[in-house]
Amino acid sequence: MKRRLDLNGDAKRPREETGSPTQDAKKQKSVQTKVNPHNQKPYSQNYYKILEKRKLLPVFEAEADFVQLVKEYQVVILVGETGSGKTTQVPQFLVNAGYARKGSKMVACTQPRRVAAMSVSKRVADEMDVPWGQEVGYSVRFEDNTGPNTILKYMTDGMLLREAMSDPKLDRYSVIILDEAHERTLSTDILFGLFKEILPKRLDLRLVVMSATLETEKFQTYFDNAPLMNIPGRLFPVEMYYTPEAERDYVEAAIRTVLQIHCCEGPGDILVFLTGEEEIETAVWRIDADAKEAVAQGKATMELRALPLYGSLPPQAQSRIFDDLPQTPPTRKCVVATNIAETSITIDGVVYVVDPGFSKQKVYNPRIRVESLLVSPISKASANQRAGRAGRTKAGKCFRLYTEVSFNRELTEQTYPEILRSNLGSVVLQLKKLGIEDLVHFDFMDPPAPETLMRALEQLNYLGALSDTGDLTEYGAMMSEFPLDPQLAAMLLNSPKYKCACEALSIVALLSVPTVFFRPRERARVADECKAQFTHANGDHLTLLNTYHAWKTAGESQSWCQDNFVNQRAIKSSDSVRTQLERIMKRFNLSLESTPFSSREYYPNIRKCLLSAFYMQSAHREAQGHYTIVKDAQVVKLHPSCVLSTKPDWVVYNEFVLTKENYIRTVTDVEPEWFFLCAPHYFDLDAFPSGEVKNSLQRLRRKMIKEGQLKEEEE
DNA sequence: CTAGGTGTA
Repeated sequence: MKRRLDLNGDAKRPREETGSPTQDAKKQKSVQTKVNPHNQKPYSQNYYKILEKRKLLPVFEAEADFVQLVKEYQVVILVGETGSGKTTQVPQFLVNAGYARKGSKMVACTQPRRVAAMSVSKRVADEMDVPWGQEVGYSVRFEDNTGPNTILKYMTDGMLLREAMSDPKLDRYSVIILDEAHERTLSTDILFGLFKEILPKRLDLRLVVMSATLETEKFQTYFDNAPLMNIPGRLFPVEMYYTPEAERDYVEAAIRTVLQIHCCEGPGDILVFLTGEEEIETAVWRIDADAKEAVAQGKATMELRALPLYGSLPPQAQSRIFDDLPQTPPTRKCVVATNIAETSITIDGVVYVVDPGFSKQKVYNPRIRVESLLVSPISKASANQRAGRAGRTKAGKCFRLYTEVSFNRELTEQTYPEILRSNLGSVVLQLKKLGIEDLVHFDFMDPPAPETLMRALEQLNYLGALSDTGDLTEYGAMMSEFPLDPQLAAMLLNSPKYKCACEALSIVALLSVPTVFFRPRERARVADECKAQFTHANGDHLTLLNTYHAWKTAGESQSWCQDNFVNQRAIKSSDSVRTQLERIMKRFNLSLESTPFSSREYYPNIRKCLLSAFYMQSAHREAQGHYTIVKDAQVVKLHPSCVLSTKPDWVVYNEFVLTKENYIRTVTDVEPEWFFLCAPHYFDLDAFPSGEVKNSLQRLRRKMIKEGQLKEEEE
């Protein structure tokens, strides 16, 4: 039987009824003496001010019951909707209960996003009346704000996973809280499986899984019928509206709905969910135009200002959504956003939500080994999360641009977990490093398709990270230390051999951030002309390298970025990545010595090194002028952003982009001879499908043998 | 003729 503890009904019951008399006496006493047990200082005024607000949180009353559950059970599941206060309060319950002590084990709470880890830890430090970074801190990539006194640590789930690689039993923690578990990020899912392995070996360790939604049965079953505690959320009511019939064009319908709200509904801002940058920019433009017309025709009494919001928008433009709009004339705000407004960015003051029911979602096709983004219907959980955005400050309304029947019957309960939609190359590498030998029997909450696992194992075996028996090689163990995709890590590890480690570091860092080339639609031509200054005849990778060097030469100047249409945020962040990767390379004593720039081999060495890791992603130009992927025969085109004007016969590419067409993006010209020299095991031509690629490689191979560049092998 | 948003000692 599953144990459930439901606080929905009696969340407001007075404290006296729950705690024992002695406990209450102790509490009373500590309040009277007014001393902070963490630093023996008297509590500040601010502490009491915040305390009053904390007492109003629905979760506040649950402390004693929750702590009791954690005492009794190794795993506890806690469900609390938005506004319950679980993220800030639950970790403090555990600290108060003595689960964390200075110089001993800590309480950790993971978050999927770094901003959340940072901001929540600040809030909790204030609540506990201690300096941020002392007793309470955070740890995210590039930033560790913790110290020897830290007893409560907020961190990203990815960071905890990294820690597990060197601390396989997570010995420094007494309790770990996995927050936002319903989001099912790749890292959370791996951690789930990892805890299944660790918990029996660490009977003193406690795990608290916190989630905002319904899939509680699944969580309970997975964690051996762990007890479940329910905390009510605290949102204002949101009235739901559905369309009577399905809409054919959801963008049109969304724009129309915004105008209807604007003309017919009372004051309050509007939030519209669309799927991507282009869609959003078009909609913003249309909404502004249509609203002007409505005002001119006297249909609307207020002005309307539409504002875009998506991740690739510069921070300054993003923050415009928080600006107050003029009171005269009275103006209503309409934010048109991607999924970023579903979880990452909260906009208070939103009263109306328009939800067409779609988002772009990653899908992985193991057959052609390609990840792509597809506009897909959202899940019920996601739809409810969107609706909740209307009820944060007062009662609101949500307009769903689909029928109630399709909400009930067609939407899935939960978004498909990311682990089922991803290339698992780096996941498998991480799991192997974590000591999981048998991946097939690893206890995933949702096991990935066997074909996806096979593809990952095959890829890692080709790269030399796994032996033929599937064991992690020494090279693979080194690869796993880099926070990178396997090919990128391989490129770094191979770079000393090609005497281009510095250049490889720069290129790899630039490939792990969003593109540094800024290209606003209205100034696309100027932007392209600026990019042309950095163009290298051999392709995009070296063009990236040129851009990076130009930025460094210009003293990393902000105005230089503006003048040259370079995304400053992206290039700066690539520089932090580069520093981190360089540190790891130095730790492995890898030579950072470079080929002199004056040498004729400078650029060829970099291209060879690139090929030594990306040979599985190479393409050949066919007689008709299009490219086909080597060993795969998939027809592809060079992406329009590609700088190669000469259409070389052989290229290596960074990614396969599947949109209206099949594109390969970030492409570099390579010499076919290098295939046999850099990746002989992969270019075993007997394993190739017959066709133009095989024929021309066979001719080349014979020529190379004749000229003594290649040794003849047995037939 | 140009892919969302998260994230990693």
